[in-house]
Amino acid sequence: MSRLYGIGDLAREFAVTARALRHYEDEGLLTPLRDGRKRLYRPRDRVRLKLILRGKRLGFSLRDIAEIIDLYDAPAGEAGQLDTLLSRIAARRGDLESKRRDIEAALAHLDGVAADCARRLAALDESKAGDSAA
Amino acid sequence: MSRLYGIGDLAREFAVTARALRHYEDEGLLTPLRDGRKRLYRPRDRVRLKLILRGKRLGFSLRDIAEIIDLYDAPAGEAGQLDTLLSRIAARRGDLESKRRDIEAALAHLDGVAADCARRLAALDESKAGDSAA
DNA sequence: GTTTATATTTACGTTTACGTGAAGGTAAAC
DNA sequence: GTTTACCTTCACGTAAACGTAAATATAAAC
Repeated sequence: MSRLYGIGDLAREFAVTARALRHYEDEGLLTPLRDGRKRLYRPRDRVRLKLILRGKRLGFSLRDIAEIIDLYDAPAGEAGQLDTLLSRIAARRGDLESKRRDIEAALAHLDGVAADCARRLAALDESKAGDSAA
Repeated sequence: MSRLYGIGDLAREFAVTARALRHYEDEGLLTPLRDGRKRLYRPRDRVRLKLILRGKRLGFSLRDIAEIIDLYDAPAGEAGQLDTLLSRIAARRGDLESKRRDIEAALAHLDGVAADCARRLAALDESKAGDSAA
């Protein structure tokens, strides 16, 4: 079940170019297997790609994304390492929640504008109805 | 009450460079008044700057941001224009909600990792407690 | 055995969003 | 009257994230 993907497979599936995938590899975000020179992506790589693209949509730099998804492949370490891992996770959580607040604010703002817009549209319909009635 | 700000004032307040503010102006995102050659930013410009920076934090390009914040200074137009304005707002809302879903997913994922991490830490403490008790 | 499709490395090019001087104007402070 | 502090307009430089083209390999398809 644990299939391997060619670079073209992943590129098609996620609508990115092969060049982009190679770039993510250059930057240390992906480490596919090799069959000779050909890259073979495991399900793990596919998951990481998903996370990369999600990070991008949220405006994180590739460097940031690397730090974030490296948290997911935790080192299975000892107490001290788990502590620092937890605090790094907390820091990233902070980043994300800050972004979430920004989004909530933007949505609220937009809703306000939409409501105002709808009100004005209703007012126009009103006056038109009045015109025809008069 | 409706004060005017120098470029340095806004730059300090929002921790950006004057160059960035001039750049946003070049791109049509800000249109401060002028006292001779000097730029004078109104409260309106200050608000737009806030929106610009929020957009940036969310990973929008300056072009995207321009489209978004221009929705806020609606043209006070007639019915047809209000209709298209409403649909453009809806489109932008879609973008934002998509981003929100991404954030929720990222937060959930991160929480899962943190929980797992905490569990392993607890397991370590357990075994240590067992050692000292034995 | 030669298309056709897919892959590779290398390397320069491009876009976005500013950074970083250079060269100079204005205005209050001393 | 000249420091000091801001401001201005060019204009070239830069980092990130790839795009794009060139030259080459490999492998299945006909």
